[in-house]
Amino acid sequence: MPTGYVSEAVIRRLPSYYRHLGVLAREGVAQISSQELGNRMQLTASQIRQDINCFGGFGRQGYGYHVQSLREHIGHILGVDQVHQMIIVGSGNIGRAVARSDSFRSDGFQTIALFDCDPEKIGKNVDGLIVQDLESLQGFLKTNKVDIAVIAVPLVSAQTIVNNLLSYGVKGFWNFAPVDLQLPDDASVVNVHLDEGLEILSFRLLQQQ
Amino acid sequence: MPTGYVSEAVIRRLPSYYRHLGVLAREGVAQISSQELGNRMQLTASQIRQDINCFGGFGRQGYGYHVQSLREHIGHILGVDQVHQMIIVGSGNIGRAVARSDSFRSDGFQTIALFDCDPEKIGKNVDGLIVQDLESLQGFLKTNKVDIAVIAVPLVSAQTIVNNLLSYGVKGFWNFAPVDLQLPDDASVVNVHLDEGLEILSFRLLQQQ
DNA sequence: TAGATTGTTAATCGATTAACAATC
DNA sequence: TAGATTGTTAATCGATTAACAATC
Repeated sequence: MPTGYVSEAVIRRLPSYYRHLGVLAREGVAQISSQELGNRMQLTASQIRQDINCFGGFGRQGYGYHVQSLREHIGHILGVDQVHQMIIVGSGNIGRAVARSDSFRSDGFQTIALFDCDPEKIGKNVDGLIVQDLESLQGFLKTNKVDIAVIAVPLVSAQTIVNNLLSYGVKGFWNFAPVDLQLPDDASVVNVHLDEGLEILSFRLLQQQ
Repeated sequence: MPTGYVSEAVIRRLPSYYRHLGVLAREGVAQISSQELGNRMQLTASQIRQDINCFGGFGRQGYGYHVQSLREHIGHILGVDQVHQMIIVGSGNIGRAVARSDSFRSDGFQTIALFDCDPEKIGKNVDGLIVQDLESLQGFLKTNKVDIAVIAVPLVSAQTIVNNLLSYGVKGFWNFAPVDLQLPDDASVVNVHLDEGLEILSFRLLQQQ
């Protein structure tokens, strides 16, 4: 294991730490022990200490963790204290829902453009953004820095569009299409396979009968 | 480990098997070995054989797996060959996107009602469903069998609504609110914490620089 | 100081991978 | 039959939990 390596398991828990610490901060809680935080998050105290210590000794013996400063540390580790410029490709149900959602803005994710290839949709206003013709995507990428592309297009066109985006230097993909995108090592994807979640729910319901 | 126990890790991969086998079937592939399937799914052949054997010996030595019948087996294990009646609570961006999405229908997930408490939204038609007053939810639950409730309401009201649904026998929850719902042992939840995915993407982009 | 709680090492547990006999 | 590939047992690897000395 390389030094400074953080396992996938830990990474997946980071947003949950960030969220719980946010709730605690809003409740006015100043300090918390790994034991108490574990109770809230349904994790063992041991695991919490191990997780947090992947990034440094943010606690103090005999005291615990300072809620606000731990939250800021984790926010910084996640990078949500930075601005991320985001475009949405596909103005269907999902694309529009993401465009209209303002819950991401507080974390610094800014949607700067929305594209579609359907003439019916091009020119429409979605929460202040005008849907642009997919044909104009390349021109847009030449003059704008895009950190993250939201892939909200049908299955069949997803990889082609991603290849195009990759060639213009886009490195982050939030993929809603039910396909495993092929990406170079220096690009990242997070998949949101909605139907898979529903299938797992179906499985669990069946198991419990 | 109890007999017949299937680990979380395996369960999470089941929908991916189901999807890949669906693609293979559509491509007209009749048979596949664990080796070939592993190449496609980025898993080892060994893991694929272990996973599938949690549910029974669906393969044949010297031949591999019959694509169509393995797909049907896994679909049956997931329960997607059954009809699931679903209601959506919350007619915001997410609730409406789920209501309009027809990609779930092929798996037997049928949206039968949509609720909201906002007078502006009540009565509106969303893809053939009339948004009903949240006040009428209890009456609806008395006369309709609901397998799954989609929780697409703001954070603060999520747990209250879930408690209400639980008291009327709803056992499955597809939760889009950024909160860990408290549920009894005989109920199940699948969380879709969209902002957490975006935060993980932000983390990965930061790591790669 | 005494009590509490961390940071960290060691032990355990579970999941993945490798190996190979069984068999189509 | 010979070759291929499964089902399954054993070995390895990694993640979680337990324990405890360090220290606030």
